[in-house]
This record gives sequence, structure tokens and C-alpha cells, in this order.
Amino acid sequence: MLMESNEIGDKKMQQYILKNPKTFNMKDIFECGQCFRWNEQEDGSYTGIWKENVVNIKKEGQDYIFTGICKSGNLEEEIKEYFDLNRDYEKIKKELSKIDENMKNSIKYGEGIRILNQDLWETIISFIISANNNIPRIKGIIERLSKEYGKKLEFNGKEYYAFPTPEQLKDVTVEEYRKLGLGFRDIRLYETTKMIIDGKVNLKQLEQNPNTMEVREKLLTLSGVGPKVADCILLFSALKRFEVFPIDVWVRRVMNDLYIQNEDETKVNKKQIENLAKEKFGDLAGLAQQYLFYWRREA
DNA sequence: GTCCAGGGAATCA
DNA sequence: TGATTCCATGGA
Repeated sequence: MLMESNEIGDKKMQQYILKNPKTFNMKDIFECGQCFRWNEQEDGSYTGIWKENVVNIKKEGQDYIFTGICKSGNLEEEIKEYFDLNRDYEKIKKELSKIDENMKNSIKYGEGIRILNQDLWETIISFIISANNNIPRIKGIIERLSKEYGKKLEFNGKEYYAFPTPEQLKDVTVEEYRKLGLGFRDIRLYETTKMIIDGKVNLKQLEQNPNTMEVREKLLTLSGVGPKVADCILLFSALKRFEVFPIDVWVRRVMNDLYIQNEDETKVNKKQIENLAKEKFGDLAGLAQQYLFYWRREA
């Protein structure tokens, strides 16, 4: 249901109501670690930014009211795309739940998770920033980066900033990144931006390449992108490769607790975890990873 | 003061 | 290939 803008006073403002969705929980979606630009408001709603869209989502009964500004003019389409609303998560959860009790439990905990279709470029930069960092600080850095170099947007009388484009970061120096608090990741942002601007890595081509391993290899050539960051990009961006299995300290922890049970968790071989994940979860390893990660981290 | 955070790159065996 | 060490920063 798409209301015309004049119904809520602002010319550009639009509204969309998602009625009684089966798999949709804002906390699960926004706090499961896949994204960094959604924040809970005092009234329990969430406000976030993607592309040049600024949207607030409020739960009313079993429905979700999306209110926001939208560059394309079709908020409904933008939402359906971004929130992956055309995918049957009930089916995915049912399939994963059959694997074992651990999956069943973790899915029960994060039953409202949906994997967002995030912009590839933004996901690359965001997860380079995430290296050896914590989520509050990652969010802070991304906000400062957007405020400094991204396009200003207005919503509800407040200012928001789109994530800066490669063009907008083209001339930013390492020193300027350092001032934003990027730490040792400054040079990586600088080099990766340069590689993309220079066409050494073509994002459009990556989006069109169905071969996951080829795309992964290409991502790994970017500065600051190692195995874990590459897998996060493959899973959390619009590339949407559910077969990858990003391994960080939390995933290693939960996989060791549940399946491997090595005395020293830090000595568990990555390859061993990778093989185990592939064998147990197959093409849905990425989804399994996300349920396990969220469950182990929050519960 | 110490430890840790959704790791990566450089270095060395 | 595989293991170690260093890398800024800020909060607990």
C-alpha cells in the first residue's frame, strides 16, 4: 500500500505498510551485525539510511509502518528490494532447522532475521572498517565518514547523510581518514577507493558474475579485504551469496562450543570450521552462520 | 594499566 | 602453507 505524499504533509515523504509479515523483526534484522546505519529511536522505532533513502519503521500491532524519503519515488519497490521481501525465509528456516537442535535453537532466537540487499560499495568499505573493531565504533566512523563526504538528506526536519560514493571519496587523503578515527584502516580505505576508481576492480562486473569464487578472488585483491571481510561482503551485499561462511572470533567460538570442542578455541583451524560448515549447512551456510553468530553473541 | 573488538598484511619458519 | 606480530582507537 503506497500513500501519496500529500497525505502526510511533506511533498517527498512516502509511506508503505507491510502487513503482518512472517519473517520480520527489526531488532533481529538491524542488530544481527549485517548493517551499521540503523538506529533505534526513543519510541522503539528504527530509522536508517540506504542509498538516498531515509526511512523510519514503526511497528503497529502486527504491521510495520515505513515512513520516509526516497529518491526514486517508489518507496515500496525500494523496500521490497532492500529487505529481500520476495524471498521465502520460512522455507529457508524450515530447511536449516532440520539439520540439528543447535540450528533449531539459534533460528528460534533470531527468527526475524532477513539478510538485506546492501549496496556493494558501501558494504565493501563498511567491512574494511570493521576489521579488529567493535560495532559502536564502526557505526561512529561510518556516520562521520557520511557526514563529511556524503550527500545531505532531510527527513522529519533532521539532517541525514547518504553513504559517500567512490567519486566523493576520490580525493580524500590518508590523513583526513585518520582524523575521522579510522586508525590503521586509513590506508586501506584510500587504496581500495583508488583501485575501484581506477577500474582495477569493476563493481558492476562483480555484480553480474555468478561465479562466487571468482568474485571472492577479485574482492581479495582489494586492500583491507581478507577472507572474513570478503565473505561478509558476499553475504551481506546485493551479491547475496548464501553459501559463504564468514569466520570471525564469535563464529569460531560458537562452532567450537557446539561441534568441535577443542580445549583452546583460539587454536581451532579455520579450514576445519569451513569444511564442517560446508558439510553441515551446504548452500545455506551463510544463513546458518548468521543465526549462530547472533544467537551466540546476544543470548 | 589491561583487555578486547565481526581481521589484514607483513614477516618468518 | 602456517603461525606470529603489529596495526589505531575507545570503551569496559
